[in-house]
Amino acid sequence: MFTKVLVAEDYEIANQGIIKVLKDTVGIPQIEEAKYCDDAYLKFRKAHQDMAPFELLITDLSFKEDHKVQTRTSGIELIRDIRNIQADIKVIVYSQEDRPDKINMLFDKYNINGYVCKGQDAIKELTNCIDGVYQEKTMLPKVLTDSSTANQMVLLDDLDMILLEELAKGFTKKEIRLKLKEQKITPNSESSIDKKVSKLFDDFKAKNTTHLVAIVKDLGLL
Amino acid sequence: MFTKVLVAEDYEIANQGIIKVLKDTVGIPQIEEAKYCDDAYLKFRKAHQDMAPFELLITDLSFKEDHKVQTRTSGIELIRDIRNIQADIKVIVYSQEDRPDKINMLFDKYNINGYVCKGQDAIKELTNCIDGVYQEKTMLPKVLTDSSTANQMVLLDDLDMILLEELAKGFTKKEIRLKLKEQKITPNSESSIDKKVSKLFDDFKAKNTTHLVAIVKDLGLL
DNA sequence: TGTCGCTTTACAGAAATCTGTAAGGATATA
DNA sequence: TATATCCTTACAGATTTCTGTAAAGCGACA
Repeated sequence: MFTKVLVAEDYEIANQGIIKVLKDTVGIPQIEEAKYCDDAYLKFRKAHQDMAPFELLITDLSFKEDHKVQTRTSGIELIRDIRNIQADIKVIVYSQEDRPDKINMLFDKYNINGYVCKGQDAIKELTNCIDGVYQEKTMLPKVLTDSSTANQMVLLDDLDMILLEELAKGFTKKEIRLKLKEQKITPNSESSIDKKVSKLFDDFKAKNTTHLVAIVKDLGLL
Repeated sequence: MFTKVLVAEDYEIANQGIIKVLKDTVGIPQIEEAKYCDDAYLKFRKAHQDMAPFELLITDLSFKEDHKVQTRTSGIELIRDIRNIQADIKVIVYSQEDRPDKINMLFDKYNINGYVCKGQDAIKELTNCIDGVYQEKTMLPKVLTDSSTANQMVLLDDLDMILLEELAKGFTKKEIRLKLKEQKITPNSESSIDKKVSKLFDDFKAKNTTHLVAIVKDLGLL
């Protein structure tokens, strides 16, 4: 089993709870905690320099901001920076977030090894997840393995995301067309943009642009 | 100090943490917990029938749904139902939510006695809040007392909210006008609706309807 | 070379949005 | 009663959205 683990979680009460589980249930001897991303990063770097690196990072995604100025404010940035030092570190994200698309993104873009939703069975799921990751498995949370929710997803390419973002920012299609042209992104005719957006209307069953943006915001894609 | 408290929180690890704080730091002798709103309600009703009522409810807002079918799925419904039995019960909401408008709504519409944001100083804030509520005070969280964020709020009336909701659902202003007329809500001319929405554009610095809905969704007002 | 299929683009028209101005109605005050 | 103010409504015009059709561009392949 893992012998040295770092827990990054700003929510004090949960923080203590996780450590208790790691210590008592999983039986990990060396556990360190951090309430800020920057703290976590520094602890990690020091351990790595001292040739006693952590084997696993368990991190939340959102860290509330307070008086302390932080260079890193989200778990994603923490993962990115830590992977730059030690590419093969195992990472488990442990968050409130339960929207499939967001979680998928973490596996796709950041190659995390496991994900656990905060919730009723958090203790069991967390210990399962740690076991699996230790055996080199990729541990998806229930929301992704559950076929009833996993299949009805809409696949969006980069341009789709750009269009949704720009529309949500209130730009007209003419303005978006010019932006795309400046950035040499094709297709960039107003007609193609219309077509793309119309397809999004179909995909998300939206009546118009406003409705589309509202739906996509609710799904957490924006 | 309170002698009998009910904690409703589905997130297992936090649940245990809160109870530990109540027991060790605050020193409350009788603490019961519930992971489901329905459970909480039943425990509460039984205690009330047995003439040994709870004096304080500490509850989360969002409860993840799972296989169990629940009649109540959010803390708000729980508060409403419990207040119907025992109107003077003290209620502290303890949630992730940190958007001023949402929290304000809880104080205005549901007369909660205190609010604590899950976060770094949760333990201290929670004990403070319990002390204050015991002294019959209304305990606002930092996000509401902090003048830097409290003042720049936009006040929305019922019609504003209706318009925002309908626009987010993709209805045209003509359709909205007809709906308002059916429900005998005035003003309901397309011109007045235009004016109202234009004012919202100004208030939220939105370029158009789509932008407006995106902003309002981000603020958590919809 | 030709043609099939796909994507991109051009264009056009009906509908909706957004922004003005101006008129009508209600209320309060002198 | 007269006047001022505020809210509601009507209307108009420029712009944008949305939905079609049709043409042009391009790679695959016989």
